[in-house]
Amino acid sequence: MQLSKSSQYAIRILAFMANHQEMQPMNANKLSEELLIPYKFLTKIMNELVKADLIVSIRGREGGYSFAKPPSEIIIDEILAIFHDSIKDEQCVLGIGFCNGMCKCALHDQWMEPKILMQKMFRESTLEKIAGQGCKI
Amino acid sequence: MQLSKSSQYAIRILAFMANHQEMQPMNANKLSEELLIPYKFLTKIMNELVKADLIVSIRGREGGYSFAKPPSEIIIDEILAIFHDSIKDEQCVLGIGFCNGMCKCALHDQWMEPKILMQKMFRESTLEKIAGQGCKI
DNA sequence: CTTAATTACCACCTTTAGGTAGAATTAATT
DNA sequence: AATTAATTCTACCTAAAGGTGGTAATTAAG
Ligand code: SF4
Ligand code: SF4
Repeated sequence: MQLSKSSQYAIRILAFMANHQEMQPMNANKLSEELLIPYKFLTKIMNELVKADLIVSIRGREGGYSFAKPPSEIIIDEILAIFHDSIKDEQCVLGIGFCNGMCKCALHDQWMEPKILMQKMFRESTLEKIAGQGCKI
Repeated sequence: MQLSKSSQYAIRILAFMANHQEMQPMNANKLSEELLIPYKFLTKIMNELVKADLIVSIRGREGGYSFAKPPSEIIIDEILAIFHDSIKDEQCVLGIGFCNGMCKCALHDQWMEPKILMQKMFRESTLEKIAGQGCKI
């Protein structure tokens, strides 16, 4: 019942970068040390963010990563989607999906509420908002 | 962002059994066929439920599984705990846990609400309530 | 031109979740 | 006592998540 490490790390990385835009491009070593994320795993994740066009990378000396678009335009759910982690509408707490509307289990209605709140949280939060509070996470 | 298969299956199995208490003891073959859960995996799960004292098993011919206590006394969270799936108070959407209260990320407050709803759902639903609606899940 | 600093790529390793196989054990029926 | 229908136990297999290693490619600085 939690996000994958890749998603968690990606959000933290991007939030940190958003909080330190003056340091762009920011290199993998710095990110790895600051956020205590294994270097090799981090570069793998960064590479996926580059392929997904959230980040642009500059190779070679003085290189690193910068945003491909302003953090205010990056939605958390966009990040989760890259790692196949966003919450589908039909996602059910028992792994079944759409039961017949006439015949729902007692968890159905109770599950809707938190599910919608989480979807809302992921779909309506931008990186800028998250980063805003300025704390290293 | 979902329960493990073991937890999902366990809830469905127990709910089905609660809906058919007149058929106790109920054997693994029946459960496997009705709920479309792989037989061998199901027996493994049942065995864990037995060890956790939710279910008692009767071996040999005419054997099967029955409740060790009435479904009205079995809490969903109890089931999740067996499979290390219940939601801890300190569980954080970014996998960090308790950040300093002074310095929380912008997801913190948004996460609290769905988390508490899910904890409530799992901690306050009994099997009897879930089973009540009588639909096979 | 050389070197150092950087990301990209490919292949692998480790752990965990999910699932399977088969023999051992148990108890009612015949 | 043998048969049969059931659970239990031990061990294994497979796929996915999480993580690591080595090297090629790229670029700025000296
Ligand atoms: S009724 Fe229950 S099992 Fe069916 S989709 Fe809703 S939550 Fe899932
Ligand atoms: S502040 Fe953010 S990172 Fe820290 S515990 Fe709360 S949700 Fe997790």
